[in-house]
Formats: sequence, structure tokens, C-alpha cells
Amino acid sequence: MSADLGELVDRCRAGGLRRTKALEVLLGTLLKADRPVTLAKLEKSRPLASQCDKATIYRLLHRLTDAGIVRRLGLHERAAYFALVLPGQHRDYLICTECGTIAPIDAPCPVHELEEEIRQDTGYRNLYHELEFFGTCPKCA
Amino acid sequence: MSADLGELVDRCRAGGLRRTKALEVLLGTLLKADRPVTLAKLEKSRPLASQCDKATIYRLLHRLTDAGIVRRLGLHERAAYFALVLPGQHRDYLICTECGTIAPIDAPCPVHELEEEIRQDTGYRNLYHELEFFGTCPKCA
DNA sequence: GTAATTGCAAATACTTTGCCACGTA
DNA sequence: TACGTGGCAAAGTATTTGCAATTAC
Repeated sequence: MSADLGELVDRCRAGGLRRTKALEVLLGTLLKADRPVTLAKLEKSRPLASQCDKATIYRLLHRLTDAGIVRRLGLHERAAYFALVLPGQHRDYLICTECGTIAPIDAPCPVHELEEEIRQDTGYRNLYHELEFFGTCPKCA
Repeated sequence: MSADLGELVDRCRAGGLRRTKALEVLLGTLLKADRPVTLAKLEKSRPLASQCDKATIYRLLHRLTDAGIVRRLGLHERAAYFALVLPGQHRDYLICTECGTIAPIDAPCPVHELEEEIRQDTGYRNLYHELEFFGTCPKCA
């Protein structure tokens, strides 16, 4: 994992970021978390919290996102998205990361088997999934 | 589609909601949208905008979510989630809708073929996807 | 008649930015 | 030295709630 951190820092440097204490601690925290985290969570996690301000974390996350080292999950508007749940109908979506257009995908969803596996392996109830594809649409490219 | 609307209203009634003008117009708007929409969008869409206040839309969306007629997309905290993008590594997640726990899934992701299809069919660039499973974890069940 | 629903407005919560001091290259 | 970066605090934007009036059942 230490090697990973070094590699990450290298990628940051290559992306034009400076090597700062805050950057290293943030990367280390993200690496250790090994799953998506919120800004709020990061603000509270040691040793990051004692190292820097939340504005710093915020700005670092954005620089890292621009550099392709971090990804912001979900539909990228700052607002919550709601959709009808229609019985017998499952939809996946294709979203343009530039213009934000959301289009339903017709293709049958290839995830049901895995969902069944997970249901059996983990004991989770009321399982469902969301699958979104992101990219730059032809118009925006 | 008119039939769908009637059916939706029935499900709402069964879920304990009252049949109001705002409810009908909101359902009609969601049905017509045929994809996830934000509260902000709904506030601006006719004829919904002229029919009711944004607080009403907000509360209706939540009642509908509780009744299982609408689903709120994404990781359900009110905050943005960030995750490291590690080269050669793609991760899907399993999230408990009750306690919010997020766990990475080990299983190989079954979506790559579909992603390739979409790349070719749509001409989207820089395509990637997010796949999340949601359910109630054994602890919370 | 009773309880759910609505509108308006105020309160929260999370995000984003300005400005000047500081540290990296 | 020059310019990206950091801290602090204030502003911005989306969400959430209180309460009295209204409406569905």
C-alpha cells in the first residue's frame, strides 16, 4: 500500500499538483478507506482532520478529479435524482459527463445473475441495483 | 400511458396516499420524463410548476419513495461521494439502504461487454460505468 | 368531522468562493 | 522569486421543516 501511495503521488505530480502534506494525507486516507467517502467523512477522519481545513480537502478532491485520480460518484448535478419504479421494468442509464444529458438504455441488463449471487452470499434483503454509464456524448466531443 | 397513470395512482392509494391534483400531475410528469429528474427540474416543468409549491413536490417525492413508487438514485446521503480511480481496478459496491454502509464487491464486473456495445453504438467517448447494489443488510433486517 | 396535504417562509446542511498568508519548485 | 496551495470565514445553493389554511375521505 505504501507503494500505491508513492505511485499516486507520482500521478499527481504528473497531473501538475504539488506535493504537499495535505495531498499525501488525503491520498492515504482515500487509499485506506477503499470505498467512496464523503467530504464530511474526510473532515472527521484522522489524521486528515488535524492536518488541514475542509476547504483544502474540497479543493484537493476537485484537483484530483480533474487529474483523473479521483472520481465523483453518481449523477453529477448537485441535486438529488428521482425516478419512477415501474413493476417489471428495470432501466439503466447513459449519462454525458459534459452536458448532463441522461438517456435510458434499451439493452437488457446483464447484472441479474450477479445480483442473485449477492443475494445468496450476503443475505441482503430487498436487493436492487443501479447501473449507469458515463462518457462524453458525440455532441460534446 | 394514461393506463399507466391510473395504475400508478392506484398504487399510491394502496400505499396510503390521498388522490390530489398535485400527486396526479407529479406522477404524470415523472412518467413523461421517463428518466431520473431532479427536484429543481420538476419545479420548473409545466404543468407541475403552476400546480404546486416545491415543498409539496419535495414531500410527495418522499412519500412516493417510502411507498416504493419512486426511487431516489445514488448513494443516499446528502453529500457527494469521492473514490480513488486505480488503474486496472474497477469496483462495484454493495450499499445498505438502512445504515448506509458501503462495501466493495469482489466479484468480476459483468458489464464490460455491454459497455463495449454502447461505446460502438452511441459513439460516446471516455466511457466508464458505475454499478451499485442496494438492499437491507443482515444487521438491519 | 378528522386527518392528511398544501403553501409560504424560515431554517439547515452541504458546497463553493474570496482573500491573504504560506510553502513548493 | 513566482505561483500553486492552505486556512479562515463568508456566501451560495439545495434541502428540509413549522405552522396555519385547505382538502380528501
